[in-house]
Amino acid sequence: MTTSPPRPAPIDGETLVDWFAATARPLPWRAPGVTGWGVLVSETMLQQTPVNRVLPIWEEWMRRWPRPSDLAAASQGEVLRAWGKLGYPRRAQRLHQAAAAIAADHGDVVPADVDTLLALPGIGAYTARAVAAFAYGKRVPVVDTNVRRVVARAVHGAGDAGPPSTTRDLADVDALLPAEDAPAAALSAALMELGQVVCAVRSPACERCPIAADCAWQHAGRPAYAGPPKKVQKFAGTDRQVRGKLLDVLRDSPGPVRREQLDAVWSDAGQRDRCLDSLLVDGLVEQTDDDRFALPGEH
DNA sequence: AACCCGTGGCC
DNA sequence: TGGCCAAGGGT
Repeated sequence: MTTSPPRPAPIDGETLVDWFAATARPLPWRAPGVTGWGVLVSETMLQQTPVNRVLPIWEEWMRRWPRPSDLAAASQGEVLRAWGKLGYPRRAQRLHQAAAAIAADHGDVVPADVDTLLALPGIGAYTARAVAAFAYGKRVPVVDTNVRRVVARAVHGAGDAGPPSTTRDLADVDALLPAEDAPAAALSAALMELGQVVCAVRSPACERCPIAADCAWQHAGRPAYAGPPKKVQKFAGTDRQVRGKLLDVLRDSPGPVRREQLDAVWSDAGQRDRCLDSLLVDGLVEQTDDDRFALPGEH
C-alpha cells in the first residue's frame, strides 16, 4: 500500500539538541567527568523530587561517598540520615543495596548495560536508560513524565500524556532517536530539558519553544487534555505521612528513642502501631534489646 | 493495572 | 485551603 503518506517528523532533533547546548542548566551531575555512579545517584534522588532539593544532598553524597563501595561501607542509618528529607527513604535503602551489588559484582563501576542495570534494586525502566544514555552516551529511549508530555503534545497533538504504558512509551521515543549513539543520547537529554523548562504542565512557554513551528499540539490549537482523569494520591492522614513523622523522630535523634517519643507524633494509636510495624518490616527501623527504636545499624 | 511509598512548594 | 505536581519503582 502506498496510499498512506509519510507523516512529517514533528520533532527536529538537531534543532532541539542545538537549543539544549545553548540553554541547558549547568546541573552538577551533567558536568564533564561525572561518573556513572554520580549519574545513578542523581537519577535516584530525582525520582519524584525537585531538582532544587536534590542539589545540596547530591553534592554531599559525592564528597562523602565518591564510589559505590564507599556508600556500601556506610551503615543504613548513616545513609538514611544523609538522605535527609528528600522523601521516599526506601530509595536510599535500595541505592545502598545497589551500591553493595555494584561493588561486589561489577568491579565498583556502575554497569552501562540496560538489562544489567534493571537487575539492580531501585533501578527501573526510566533510571536504567537514563544512566545508559547520560552516563555512557548510549542510544536508548529515556522516558520520564516530561518526555511523555513532550511526545503527547508535539507528536500526538494532545494536551498531555495519558496513562503510562512502558512498552508504547518506549516505542514512541525510540522512533524519534537518530541511529547513532551520541546524537541520540544528546536528544534524550534535550527532550527531558524541554519538558521541564519550556513544555511545562501548567502555562507552557510555547513562545520560547524551539520546535513550536512543528508541534502537533500548536497546529491543533492547543486543545485541553482529554484523556482519563489522573488520580492524585492523598497524603494528609495516610500511613505515608505517619511513617514520615516516625522516621523524622529517629533522624533527629542521635541514638535509639523510647516508644513514648514515637507515640507523640500521631494520636491514632492503631495507625501509629501499624506504621511502626511496617517500618520494622521494611528494615527502615530496628528495635533494640531494651525495646527502644533506632535507624538500622545505629545501636 | 492499581495502589503504595515522603516531602514540600505553588496557586 | 487543598488539589496538583515533581528526572519513578516495587508489588
